[in-house]
Amino acid sequence: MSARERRQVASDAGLSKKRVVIEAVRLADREGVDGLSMRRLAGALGAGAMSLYYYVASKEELLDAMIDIVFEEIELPPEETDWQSAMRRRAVSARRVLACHPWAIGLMESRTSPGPANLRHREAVTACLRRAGFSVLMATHANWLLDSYVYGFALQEASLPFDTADELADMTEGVFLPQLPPDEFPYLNESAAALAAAGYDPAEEFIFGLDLVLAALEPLRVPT
Amino acid sequence: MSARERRQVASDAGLSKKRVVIEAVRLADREGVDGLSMRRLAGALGAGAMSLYYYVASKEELLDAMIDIVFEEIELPPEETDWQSAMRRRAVSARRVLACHPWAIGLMESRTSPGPANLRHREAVTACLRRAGFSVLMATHANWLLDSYVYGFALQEASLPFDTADELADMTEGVFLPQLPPDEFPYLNESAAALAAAGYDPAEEFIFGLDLVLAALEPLRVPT
DNA sequence: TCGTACATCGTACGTCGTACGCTGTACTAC
DNA sequence: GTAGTACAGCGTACGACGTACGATGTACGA
Repeated sequence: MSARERRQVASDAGLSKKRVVIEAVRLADREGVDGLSMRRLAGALGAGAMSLYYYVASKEELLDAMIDIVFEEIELPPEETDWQSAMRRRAVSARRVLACHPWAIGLMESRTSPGPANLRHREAVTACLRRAGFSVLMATHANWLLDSYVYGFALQEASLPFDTADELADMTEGVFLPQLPPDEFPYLNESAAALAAAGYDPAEEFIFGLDLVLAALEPLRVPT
Repeated sequence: MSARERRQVASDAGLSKKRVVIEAVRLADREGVDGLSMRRLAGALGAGAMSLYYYVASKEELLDAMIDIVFEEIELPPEETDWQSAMRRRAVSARRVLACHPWAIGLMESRTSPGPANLRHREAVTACLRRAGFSVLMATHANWLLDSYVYGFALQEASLPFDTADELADMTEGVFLPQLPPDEFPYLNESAAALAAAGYDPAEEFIFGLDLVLAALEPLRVPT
């Protein structure tokens, strides 16, 4: 086999850190983070388990890299619009991405050092806020508030046991309400009934709170 | 050994579901959720590993029960004050509790069925909002928004690599700034410098966003 | 006295992360 | 050519994990 052929094969089937991490994300999406083991990941890549350690120092590093891939998927706030539209766009994108990779939220708690994509993202968001007229301190406040809302919403959404409005209606009748004696939980019964009747879309719920927060932040900036 | 002695011993040293779960929480607080294994937990209780399975069907059930213990620790919104004070109190309590048990936040993503303490908590919060004049729909919105903020803040706080303002200053100088070339991350540099200079208290940061959210929710209720 | 339910445990199986060392190949220097 | 070096990958083995299974001893009602 010539060197050229070798290189060809390598770029088709050979491993690389990027390929390893991307396949890990796919595996976690399919099977959850508990289903992601080095052996299974290696299997999905057609390689031996220990081969992965040439590209990744440890499973911890792999998880860090996976989180950063997720951050790469999130849209940066566009520069050409007003700050509220820009923040809304990136927040909506973040929610969508986190909903596609529910394992990511649960992983963040334990990973303490942000990756490059994460840093780029924070820089872009901070830049957008500062250019919109927020002081350094207010931009920090806004950053915490917006990120808290986005992450917290994604966390709650990930722990919902249903994906569609129909499933919600089914589960409300079949699982929730029987667990909730009306005399002990009158208000939850009221809510469950109303939600099951009205249908429910997490994306709309997200927008409601998001716009409320954006509007509340508006008066805190110094108009440019 | 008489029956009375036996019972005595049992209530002193014997196991029970509650004791198992409480010790599990302590172990997770000390060593993190990765350090919590059935064998180590059994060791801490002076028992054999398999003995735990008499009280807990599986490790998953144990984790569910641990989460519910955490919810038990969170103060319910007091009934005798205005709704904003009540919500502020329970939110502050929730942040404090989640900061004491950082593993809890990361666990929530994977646990989909709420325990009894969780349900009681939700009921009390919803009751408070409904009594304050929020419609069923608005109470749902407010619930999502407040919980998202609290959980998201706790999640971010848990992934901070420092605990005190001094540590922040140290890490800013020693770790963050060297990672952030000023030409690529001008705004993050600006923020890091300002924060390191001003000191930083997560509890204050939390209150800022919380009060902003509460104020934004105020006009959405029908005054009582 | 005996049967049954309770509470506890030892052993064993399959899986996990990964330390260690071995392979074979490409490339460089002589 | 050829020896040396770096690269890329793998096989094996070790200790720890969750837990299925069955054995043990004890308390207590019949």
